[in-house]
Amino acid sequence: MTKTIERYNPRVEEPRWQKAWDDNESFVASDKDDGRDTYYMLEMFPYPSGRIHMGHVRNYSMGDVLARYKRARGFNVLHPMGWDAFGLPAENAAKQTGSHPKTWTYANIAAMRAQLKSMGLSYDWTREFATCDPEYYHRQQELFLDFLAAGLVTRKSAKVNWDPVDETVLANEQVIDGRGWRSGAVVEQRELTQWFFRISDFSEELLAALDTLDGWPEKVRTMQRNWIGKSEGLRLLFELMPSNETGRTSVEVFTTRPDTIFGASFIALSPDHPLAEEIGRRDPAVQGFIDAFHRQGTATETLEKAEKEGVFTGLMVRHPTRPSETLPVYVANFVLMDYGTGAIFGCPAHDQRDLDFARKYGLRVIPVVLPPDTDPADFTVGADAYVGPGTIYHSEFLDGLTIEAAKREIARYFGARQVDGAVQGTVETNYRLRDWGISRQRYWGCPIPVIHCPTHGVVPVPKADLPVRLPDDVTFDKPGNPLDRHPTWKHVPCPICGEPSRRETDTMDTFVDSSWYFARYTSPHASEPTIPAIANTWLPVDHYIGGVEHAILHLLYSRFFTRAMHRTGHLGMDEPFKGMFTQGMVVHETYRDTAGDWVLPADIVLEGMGEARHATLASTGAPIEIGAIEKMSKSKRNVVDPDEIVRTYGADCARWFMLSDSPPERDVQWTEAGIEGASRFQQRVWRLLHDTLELGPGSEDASSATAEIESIRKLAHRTVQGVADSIEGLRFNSAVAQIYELTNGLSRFAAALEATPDAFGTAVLRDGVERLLQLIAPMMPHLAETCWQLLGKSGMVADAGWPSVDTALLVDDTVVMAVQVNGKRRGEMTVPKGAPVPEVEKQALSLEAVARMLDGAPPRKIIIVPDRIVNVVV
RNA sequence: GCGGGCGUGAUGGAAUGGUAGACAUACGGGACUUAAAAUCCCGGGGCUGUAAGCCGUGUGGGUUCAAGUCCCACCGCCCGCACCA
Repeated sequence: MTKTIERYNPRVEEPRWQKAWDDNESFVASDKDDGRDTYYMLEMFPYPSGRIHMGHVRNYSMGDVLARYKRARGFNVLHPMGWDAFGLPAENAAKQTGSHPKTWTYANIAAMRAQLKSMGLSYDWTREFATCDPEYYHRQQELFLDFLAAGLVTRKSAKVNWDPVDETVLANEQVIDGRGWRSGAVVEQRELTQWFFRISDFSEELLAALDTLDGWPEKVRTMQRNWIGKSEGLRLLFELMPSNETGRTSVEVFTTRPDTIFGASFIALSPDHPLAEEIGRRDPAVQGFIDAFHRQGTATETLEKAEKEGVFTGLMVRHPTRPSETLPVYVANFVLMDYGTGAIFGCPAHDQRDLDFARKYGLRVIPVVLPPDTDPADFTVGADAYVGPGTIYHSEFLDGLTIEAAKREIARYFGARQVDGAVQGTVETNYRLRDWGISRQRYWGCPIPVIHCPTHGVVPVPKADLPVRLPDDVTFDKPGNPLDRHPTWKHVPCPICGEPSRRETDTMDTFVDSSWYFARYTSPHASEPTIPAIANTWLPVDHYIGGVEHAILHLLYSRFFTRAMHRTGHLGMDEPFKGMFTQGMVVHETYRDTAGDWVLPADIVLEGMGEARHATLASTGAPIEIGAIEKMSKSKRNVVDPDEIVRTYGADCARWFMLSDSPPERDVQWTEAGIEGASRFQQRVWRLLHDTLELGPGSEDASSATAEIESIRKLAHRTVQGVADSIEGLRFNSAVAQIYELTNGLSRFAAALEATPDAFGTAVLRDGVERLLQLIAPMMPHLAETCWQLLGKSGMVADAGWPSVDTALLVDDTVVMAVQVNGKRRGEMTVPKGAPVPEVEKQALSLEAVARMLDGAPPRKIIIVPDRIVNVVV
């Protein structure tokens, strides 16, 4: 076709349709039961850092495809968006630029909202909120009080990382080589009284329910399983020999290998163990060891590589199964205080750490597990501990038992004995999962709604007095918590007695905010946290999409919160997310100039290919070194600004490219060629539409139908089916490929009709294009709307539903069967579908290639998979 | 160390145990054009001049009429957790 048409202009069309959807309230979810099934589509809400990045574009494009698709399939879809708006960056900005965290945050939200709107995402914006809205944190405070009343919250003393310069608690991630990440001060371990959510009460439940979450990636479930870290073992008392000055008579250890008790050769305490601290006070050598341990502190790097070291305490314990023997008690650097009891018994022969320790301090190594089919005389433990299966030996009454049987036997044995008037051994399940400490000494977070009264202790703020609002008049010029040094805010009367009291000045961890926002979306403006009747119709979220970096904490906290809200009557289910998906990152090449500084992709020019590929700085022509492909990050400057892409190519192209190139769980590399390809496709659809319009409406009279016309009809119907299957399976790249095939087919067909007009063919083309637009609509919604309108369809494609599929067109009456000889393809043949086996066999044997391979001999065997393949075995 | 995942053309990737390389990108050739862009058509895993054929999904074995796909062993890469007793 030689006529020229104007190019499709996304800059004009996209804002037009965004306004139309808005005016039409196309994506406002209905809380009324209108007979449609509900579908809750959610993407992880962003932190309002100021700009959206390509990772957001990818995440939200995927979510939008599903939301629009499900809506087309007749679901009542809830697809909300909001802002995870509390957090430290706002306070840092306040310190650096003097702008108030609130001003900074809301300005960022406004900017990012405009960016998201320019992408044409099908959000129900009427449900938008920010977690820093008093309306939101009011309800969060209500939840806190309900949790408190239900015994789900506790206040206890805990060791925390304390930055003495900034006067704040630091998360483990913020301590680098034992120093505060911002102040550089040596971090102290401080014992502080903190608020905790009792998530560890739910350890078993949270673990067990993972098995029911079959809509989650196995990887995420595994990560959560490991994080919860269940292990079953024995809590065991060792009797301290009387000659000690501590006044204690026993030491308690936890072990998962009680079957190796006869191999025990020492006891080791954590440096943080109360008994170790007690001995340290009298014994300078022990205290020196503990101090040295603390100086190494939290730097994970050094912890990993640290040699097993310890110091003898002078104490001895009685061997629990060999009463005439004693074992030395050490303080050792590899024993953790916050797991088990903070003390272990060492069995060097069957634990590598214990073995390393024993070799260093000359302790006994007594093998008690004999590997299968091994002669006891041949078995020795050298540099490697034996941790495999085997038979117990050197163990008196356990001899000959398997490990599992020995565990049961020894548990029974210790269960019947006493030390200190207590049962010596108790079967116990231990979890790594610790309670969730939520106290933060920060301003920009949700205030914890309690008051400390000298008489009544901790008093909850009465619900009528909520919300406890953050004061606006705060300063950030000094270190520490602005709430704490505010002149008046914390001075309040006790709600019970009216005496002068102190308001809690800690705020909640921002993970609390994101642990229930998905529930709040169901009634975002209700005067209670949720309206259970409504929340229960929407939840659990049908599909949740976000980054794998939240696979543990955010998802685990949300699962806990859902259970806690269930117990306190705010929700009617235990699991928040039925389907869950973690998308891959957006990566890009990195570029550096001759000085080694990172350079933005937008500032360079790329030329050549392969070996000859090189880059220069656009402004000066200076050479640029092309570096590794890495996750887009500000620090490496390998970022592409979504705004720039939307301005240049339009939102549809950005969305299309993000969906088309890689499977969604894998990383996708942003390339100029890729976005160009999307843009080319967009114009191709546009031209196809105009070619179709040019040909006119055609005729429904099928009497002139040809095989070619039929094959186009089939292609269209099959693609509808295939794209639906692909979208349901989140194989967006595969859906895109099928749409390409349909577009190619229709374009060629349009060209053929131009050359040889055919009225029925024209009608089939038009029908195919109509279907194509509906398939494209979830991905390139603006383009689809414009074309839909030009095609003369009434209403919007967003409301048009999903195209029907004539299942009769999905099956062929003939099939092409591959013919193999000895499993190698030698030819193919066309047979009627469902052709009888003898027919197929005869035809296959008559193929020239087959006859040649047979060379006159009869085939040994012929395998026929009907309508699929023939394999002749010679 | 433990756990999870991945390895397919020049590149991203496709393939319910049944024709490996769909689709796209890059590239080469052609058409159109004064020319370029855009667009359209053709080509393409390797070896062999062509054809027939042989080889080919990280490596080596195995199961099967048939293996990218299942099993075993190994190599490499990525991610997560990590002194959890």
